[in-house]
Amino acid sequence: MKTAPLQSDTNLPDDAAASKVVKRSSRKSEAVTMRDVAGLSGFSPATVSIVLNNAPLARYIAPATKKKIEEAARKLGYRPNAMARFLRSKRTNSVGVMFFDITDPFCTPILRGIENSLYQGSFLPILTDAHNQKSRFERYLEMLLERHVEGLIVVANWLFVDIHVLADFAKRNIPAATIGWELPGDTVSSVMVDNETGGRLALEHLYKLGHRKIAFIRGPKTLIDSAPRWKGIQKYAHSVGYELDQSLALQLPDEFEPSSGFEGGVRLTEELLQRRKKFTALLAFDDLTALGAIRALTKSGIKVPEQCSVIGFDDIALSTLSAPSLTTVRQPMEAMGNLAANIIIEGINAAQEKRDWTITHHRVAPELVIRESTRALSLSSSDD
Amino acid sequence: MKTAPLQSDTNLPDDAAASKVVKRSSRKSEAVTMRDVAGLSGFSPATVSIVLNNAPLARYIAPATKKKIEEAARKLGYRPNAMARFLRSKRTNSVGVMFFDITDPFCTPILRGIENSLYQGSFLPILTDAHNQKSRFERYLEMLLERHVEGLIVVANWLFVDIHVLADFAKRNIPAATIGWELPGDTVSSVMVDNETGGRLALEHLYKLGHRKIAFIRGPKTLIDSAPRWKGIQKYAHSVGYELDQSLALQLPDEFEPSSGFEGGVRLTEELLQRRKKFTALLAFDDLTALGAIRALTKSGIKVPEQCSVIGFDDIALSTLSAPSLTTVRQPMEAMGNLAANIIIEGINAAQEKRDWTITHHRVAPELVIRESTRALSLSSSDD
DNA sequence: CTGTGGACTTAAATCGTTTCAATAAACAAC
DNA sequence: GTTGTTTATTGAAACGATTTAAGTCCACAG
Repeated sequence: MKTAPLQSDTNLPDDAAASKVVKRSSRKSEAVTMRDVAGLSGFSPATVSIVLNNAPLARYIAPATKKKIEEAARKLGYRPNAMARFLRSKRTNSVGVMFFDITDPFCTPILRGIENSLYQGSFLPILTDAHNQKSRFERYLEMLLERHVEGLIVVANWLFVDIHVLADFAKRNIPAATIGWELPGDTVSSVMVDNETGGRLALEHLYKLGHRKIAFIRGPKTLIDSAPRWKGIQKYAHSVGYELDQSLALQLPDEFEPSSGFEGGVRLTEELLQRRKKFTALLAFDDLTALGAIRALTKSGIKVPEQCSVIGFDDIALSTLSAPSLTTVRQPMEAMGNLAANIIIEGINAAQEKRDWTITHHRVAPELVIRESTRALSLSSSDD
Repeated sequence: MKTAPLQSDTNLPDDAAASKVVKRSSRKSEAVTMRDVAGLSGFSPATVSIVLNNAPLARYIAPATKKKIEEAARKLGYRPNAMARFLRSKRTNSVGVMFFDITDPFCTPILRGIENSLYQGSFLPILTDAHNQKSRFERYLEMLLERHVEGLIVVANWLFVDIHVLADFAKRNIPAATIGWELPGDTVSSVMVDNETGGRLALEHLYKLGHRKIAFIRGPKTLIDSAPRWKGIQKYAHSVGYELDQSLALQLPDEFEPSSGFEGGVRLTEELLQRRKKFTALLAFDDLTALGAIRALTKSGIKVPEQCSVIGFDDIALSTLSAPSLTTVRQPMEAMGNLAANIIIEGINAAQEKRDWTITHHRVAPELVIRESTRALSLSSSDD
């Protein structure tokens, strides 16, 4: 099999070069339907349906019949029409997956987790991305409802979620779950990392390395993760009698770009440095912020981790690859995706059997991942 | 609106803590159908359909009638049933999107591009991820066919594509396009970066910076991009009379993990260093490889870019964020996603109107992005 | 008074399944 | 020989829309 000859003669700007203009046409293959299978096999459509779906009634069908029907189906290359099927059975086998901004590196592993679990359950994800726009969010939900998705997963990594619209789903008995956000009320399940524990782990790590002059870049106020993380930090500080230096704690502004964390990290770290108040470690809100901080520190001639340790949060893919690689508090993102999908599938099954299902709020445990960006405070420079 | 009280008491391993066990139930809201709208408005379902879809016949409908019907629809919160509609009109307004491995950072911007263009055309993407497994690939295609997607986009960033299965789509008059790969024959459109130009740009950049001792890490043999990129490099070298040093050119092995590029970069760079043959610049197959190379160089005490320039390919999100940020040859990934989606939409429109459509093989132009990882060969150390 | 042509509306067929109720045959029991 | 039960199969009615061909009704020309 050799690749077709290509013309690569194109230096044209942007999307250049449409080559190989070949027409496609074929007015054949009128889809093969169940009736066709019935015709060829000599049985009725009803029987065919029962056999091919292995419905309860199939228990009575003679083995010989089954064989004939299956053979006919195979010979014709019969493929059931999912839409027609839905019309009677009310099952679409699809789940809406809504991202607020899929560009966020946080999302990729989550998506992988969702996809994988859905695949296991023979569901297909219909993917939507709100681009952080409310109008787009609502339009997409509308489309998903028209399509009768059997469940909905919302990955709300950023900012708003309108409970009002989501309630529509609950009202229609469509199970819904959010990842990275949580709705008040008991209509929508959620999956979140245990931010408070995460905050504790981060500070604990730095503290146990001997750091006592620690700077903080806190998350934006409107992000749901910010407060509990900070609370975890405070609690741990209190428990070991360490006093947080408020003058070393800055807070990221409320931005809409997920990638703005990096720039925010750069900027706030520069601001910290200008204050000329010494710190030997920096606890950043998330990995991007941490990378930004490292960038700023390095530019100012401060070596990480030799002169300043930096810890992040999330453990996005970049964290291993950056130099130095990033110590961070890991969110098990893929597992969170799995979990959300499984919650939904469970809900779908329940709804199908007209059972009630449970709305649960999950907290998954974060995990400290130690890499190169943190190190014990060298005794020489320690003081207090 | 205050957030619901949460229990964050969980240090349990892994996915701990299901809290808030609340039952959901409601045996109400039997979906409102078109007949209901007809009933309330006092017109027939046919008229309702014509009005709500603004069908050709709507031209004859009295304005007063339209108003009444629209009002009734609104009052009832009528939402058309996409499946039922399909059964007659044969339109699903959905497009299959298949990734070979969505974990690849290369994919995220492409997905964004696809999603955005599809949204513009009121199509929804059904997302699938083959995980590089042939069986999964085929199973998913099967599911997409059952669902009667109107088009298919395959992002084949890695390894195999089975033309046999894809031909099924063409045969059924479903337009298909691949991104990052190209199928022999004229059944499937494709979008690729112009690799040859890209290769040239990379070498040209290094060459013009004065580098003459250049190491290469070439792409895996089975990757379609590898050969043309190398060819572009060779051509440029030839055109300026520069002789490529084969002993400084290594090739990545055929791996299945997209992220293996990083480790490959590390390993091959170490191997290059062991050869003790001096080089002042390194041209890597892609960004991950380049980052791996930088890692290895740095570890060996060689500063990038001071002592060795490194250039990558792709311009994935990491490239801006890494330290030093990466000079690279940019693939306009989002634009490629847009382009593929638009090709598909165009094909769908053609198929709808029973016109033929054109199979095109697009080459989009790469773009040199200069960042920190390359710099002019300092005169002091230049020689030849 | 009849015929014609527009304006407006709808009855009914259709799409490809699933599923309920009915039928028919075979066999057993009395 | 009637009745009953199990086994094997099917006719026909949904499901919720779209679309074609056929009405009505009315005004106006011949």
